[in-house]
Amino acid sequence: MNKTDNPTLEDVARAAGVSTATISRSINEPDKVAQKTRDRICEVINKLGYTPNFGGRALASKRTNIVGAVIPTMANAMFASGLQAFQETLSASGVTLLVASSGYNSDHELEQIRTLITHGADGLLLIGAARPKATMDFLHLRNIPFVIGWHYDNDPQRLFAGFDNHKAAQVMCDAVLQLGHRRVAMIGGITDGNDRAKSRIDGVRHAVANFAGDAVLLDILEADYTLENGGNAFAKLMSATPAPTAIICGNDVLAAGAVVRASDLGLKVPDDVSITGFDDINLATVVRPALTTMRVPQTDMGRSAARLLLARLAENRQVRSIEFEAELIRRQSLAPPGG
Amino acid sequence: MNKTDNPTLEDVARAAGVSTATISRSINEPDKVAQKTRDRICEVINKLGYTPNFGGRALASKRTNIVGAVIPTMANAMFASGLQAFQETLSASGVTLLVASSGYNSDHELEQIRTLITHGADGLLLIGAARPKATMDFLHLRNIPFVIGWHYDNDPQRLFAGFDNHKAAQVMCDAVLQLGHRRVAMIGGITDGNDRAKSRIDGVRHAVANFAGDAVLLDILEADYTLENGGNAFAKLMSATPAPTAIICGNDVLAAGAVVRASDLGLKVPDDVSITGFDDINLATVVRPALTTMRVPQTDMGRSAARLLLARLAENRQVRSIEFEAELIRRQSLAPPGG
DNA sequence: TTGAAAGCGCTAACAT
DNA sequence: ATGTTAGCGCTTTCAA
Repeated sequence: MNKTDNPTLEDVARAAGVSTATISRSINEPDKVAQKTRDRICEVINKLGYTPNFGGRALASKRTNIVGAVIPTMANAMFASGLQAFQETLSASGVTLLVASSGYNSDHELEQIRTLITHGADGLLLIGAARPKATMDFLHLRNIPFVIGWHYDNDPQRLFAGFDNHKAAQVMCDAVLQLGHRRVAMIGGITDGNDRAKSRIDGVRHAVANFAGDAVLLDILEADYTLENGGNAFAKLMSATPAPTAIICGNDVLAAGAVVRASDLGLKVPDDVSITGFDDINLATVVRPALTTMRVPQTDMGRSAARLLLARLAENRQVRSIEFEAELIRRQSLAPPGG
Repeated sequence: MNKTDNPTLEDVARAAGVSTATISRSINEPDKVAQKTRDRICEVINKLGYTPNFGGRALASKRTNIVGAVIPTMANAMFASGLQAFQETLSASGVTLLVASSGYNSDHELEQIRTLITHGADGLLLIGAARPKATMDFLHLRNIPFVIGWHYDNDPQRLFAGFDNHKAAQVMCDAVLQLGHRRVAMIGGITDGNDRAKSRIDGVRHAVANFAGDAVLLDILEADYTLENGGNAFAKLMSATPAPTAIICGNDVLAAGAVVRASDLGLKVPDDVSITGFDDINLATVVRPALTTMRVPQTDMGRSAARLLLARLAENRQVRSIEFEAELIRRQSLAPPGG
């Protein structure tokens, strides 16, 4: 598994007729080296195809310029584009991204965190705030700098780059109730190990409970984020008596699955039943009727998470959490009940 | 940016009353250490919260157990799910994934390759076979083990885990022609720096040119993979005289955009015009009519790419490229011309 | 089965 | 502006 022997700093130093320190400087602090020397060194470096050895550098400088991210899965468009922005922002600062996925499982998450730290991550991006004590203890014991994305709350001890899922879900549910819906149901993500999914459900619960009227939340189903599951949950909800007039989904994939299934079942959306989504991914705009959904600033969150983490790693004491707002996007899948 | 000082091997050795070599062994080759000693060491390690320093380990052992991937973008569902599988497979072998994105730009790709190597990647996953000489030279000069994904050809010098884009596009185009279409147009991805997009276009060209009849490829437009671009290209193609009866898209996102735009323009798919996609992502099944498309085994490619790379890094000489087959998935967006 | 000790390649403090 | 040099924490012979 070894690479063939690559040139070392010393090889370059010898070939350029200077000391290793000068080479090191010309790479890391170029302005501290005379132009002429630098040019010569640069030439030699190219000729030899030299690149610094990672281990040596990490050992001597006590940093790797690698940060890690543990996300539920890259296969969910919502995380993929945020992660893309996170990576691009890091890259602009010469920092590289190590990724691992938890599959929404918190034991697995701890394992992955350990792995990333073992592999040299200087800091981490984690998704959501809820995690077992063992995980928090490890993070704390090892004094690991980390940012929490896709979630926001007021805890000043933590660094967040996210939005309030509870509030966003409440906004959506309020919009549904305002239109006159009184029998509402929900298809949410699996709440176990996923505090964002749980917050969205709680937000809907809260909105219905606090509504100045007689609205009722008929049922809440949890499902993994697939079109198929969304469709199945939809069918189940609609087979109840009385059926809901609006179904709030915790995710666009579930909602798109529901819309497609509605059509298969001969139900008209939004005439027979309204359906709402969450996240505003591509799927939401392509399905017919297009989904009324909460737009989540994925790219902004990814970028901000990177900035926060970089600042934190630079020991900038001014670093503070950033709260984003999810935005209600009205499209055709939501309308007043009864057509 | 430094971490607080963590315990070192020497701390553990002192506390356990043995030498550093024994600690090292008990971590890396446990069977070479006596059971009793090992137990004591393990206890001390836990008490101290020791984890090996990454730099020291990398320096001494000349390996990092990190591999890198440079993909065009994680925001494209096609790469996201493949990358997810790649990462999961690596993870099962204790290897961690460093990711970088090229944005379909080959200069940027070289830069990212350098970055990943600088950050300790033992090997790489790259997408597609075509790259500038400078990139190939670097890869070769540094003797970097790498696998090429999402592409396959017969070059025995290289390691591929992919499929033949040319052939797949040809299969799709043949299917279109078989149904009786004679005026065909294409919306492909930007070919500059993207050999897969180019191969798909060439495959269509080839199919039309070799068709035993009078089929004509009216026009080929290139567009970035967005719904909007797909829609715009569609509108442009349909405004020509004569208009195509079938439009082959190099990607499901473009095709979905085209289908949606068709509906906006009052055109019926497939009655007025057939549209086909490529990749078979979620979007293809949700849009109405659903897309006839080529299913690409993204997850399998990701997993295989990981296995190939791991085998290559283990200096297994038996490693050979794997060719996958794309599969034609017939749905409603393609039908004989003229309704 | 265990220990001693020689590096691995680099950075950074200090000296010039 | 450049050189000298002492580690950084670990793995790995070689010896015991």
